[in-house]
Amino acid sequence: MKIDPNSSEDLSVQIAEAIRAAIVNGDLRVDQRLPTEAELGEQFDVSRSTVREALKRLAAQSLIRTQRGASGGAFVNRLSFEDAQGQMITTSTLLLSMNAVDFETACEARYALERACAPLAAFRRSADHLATMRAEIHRQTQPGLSDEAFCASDVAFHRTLVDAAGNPVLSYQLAGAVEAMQPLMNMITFTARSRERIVALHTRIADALEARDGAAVERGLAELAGYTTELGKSVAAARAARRTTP
Amino acid sequence: MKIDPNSSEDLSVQIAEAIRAAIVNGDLRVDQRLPTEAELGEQFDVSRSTVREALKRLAAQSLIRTQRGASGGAFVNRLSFEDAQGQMITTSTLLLSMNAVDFETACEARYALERACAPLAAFRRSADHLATMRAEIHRQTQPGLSDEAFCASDVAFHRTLVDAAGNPVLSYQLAGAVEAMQPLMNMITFTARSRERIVALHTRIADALEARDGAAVERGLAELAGYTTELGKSVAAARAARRTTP
DNA sequence: CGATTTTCATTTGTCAGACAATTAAAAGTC
DNA sequence: GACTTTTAATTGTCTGACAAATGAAAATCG
Repeated sequence: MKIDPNSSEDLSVQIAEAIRAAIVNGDLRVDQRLPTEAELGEQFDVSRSTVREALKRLAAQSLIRTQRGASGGAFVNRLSFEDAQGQMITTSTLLLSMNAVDFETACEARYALERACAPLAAFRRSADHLATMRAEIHRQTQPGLSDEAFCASDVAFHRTLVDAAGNPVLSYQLAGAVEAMQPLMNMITFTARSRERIVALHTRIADALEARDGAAVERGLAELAGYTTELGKSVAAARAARRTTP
Repeated sequence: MKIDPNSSEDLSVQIAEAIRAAIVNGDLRVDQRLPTEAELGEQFDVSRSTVREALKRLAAQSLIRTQRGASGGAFVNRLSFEDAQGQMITTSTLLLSMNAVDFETACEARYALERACAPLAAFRRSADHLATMRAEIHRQTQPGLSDEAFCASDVAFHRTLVDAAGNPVLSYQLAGAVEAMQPLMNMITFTARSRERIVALHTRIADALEARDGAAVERGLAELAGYTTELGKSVAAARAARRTTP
């Protein structure tokens, strides 16, 4: 763990990287306690504030956690799927909101991912998964349901589909894509007609899953993907028109 | 933007969250300059050090960048795919190295993702993509190639396959999965026999892509997935045996 | 006047020292 | 032995200072 005081990089960045490297290559193990801030300052020959800024950088990435008090300190964090998923969601949301990626691209990625889950889900789905999906479909047919609630149910439905695949890596990757699309998705389910169509496709997918027919699940998803993209396009077009002639 | 000095959360965390929220909901736009650290300190009624720790947290997530000097300061960052991919890779690497996810799960996710790309890649692949893949296959047949070099070429092959799908979201998601698996992948390509088999499957996949036959690409990937999982298992078993009887 | 150099004000990066808040362990008390 | 108090260790926050970078304004020169 060495740093160069004459580098163009900030000291706190260098220190954060040194500690991260130590974690990644195994010199620091999960739940192991780091030296105190004062000790780190001595080791790296910097002040405590600089060490603290480095630790905050690592904490922001869930690499460490800190605890006050005697026998407190900074500990190497075991990165959980929840943490990773949280990071994924914030990153994806920003990517979409800053227009680095458009709705069509996100939509395509989302359904490609779900499609990848289809055969696994068909094979591994439990009765529980199926029951959850049926319940969500039923909720989606309620007439008084708000757009937000419909959309939340839609997310829950798809999330269950992915969870049924039994692969947490896929689950957390999809979570980012879905969550980021949420705001725009809210806008494209506002007519009763599109809801009807979506519910019909959801039912088809659930039926296919019940029959453990992966190929049929894929076909249902493909159709849903096409429909969603279409709706997204028309909403975007309407928006653009409103902007030019307000 | 308000914070609660009596909350159990650290002040720097609260401030970081307040600023992040302002960025996400659009109050702060891309490339917009934040107030100076001193001004932020006044606004939130905290010291400059606390503000700085909050800003470091945001910088660690690439949400802001800072610049010294007159007319310097902190600016809202436009999150790029490269930044997002970098975060994805570090996160995935940690997930795997900390055993929150095992090789089999990562492997399954990886090939599911590639499989999702198959139809898109078959449709959109350019002559360039194909040429790159052929070149990598040719490199993989060189007898003197080191394991690391073979593996790097393998990664390049698959990366091209995904890039051919023309969806940057899928590309950056896969990058994390592949990169994280790299160390173990290095260990499972050490016999000439397995290389032969892998090259044969790569050729099959490239042929299918050339013929724009998405289904055939999927079949090739499925077989490769099965073979890789199998190799991974045997390597893991050999490792375990070595550990019990050293 | 135009181009170049110098000065200067602004802002972040780093440092030093202090105190508050928290917490686990040690010491004391019944 | 169970409970309470004290204590020491550690992070969280504050204050004030100086260094380093940097763009803009001022001064200088041809």
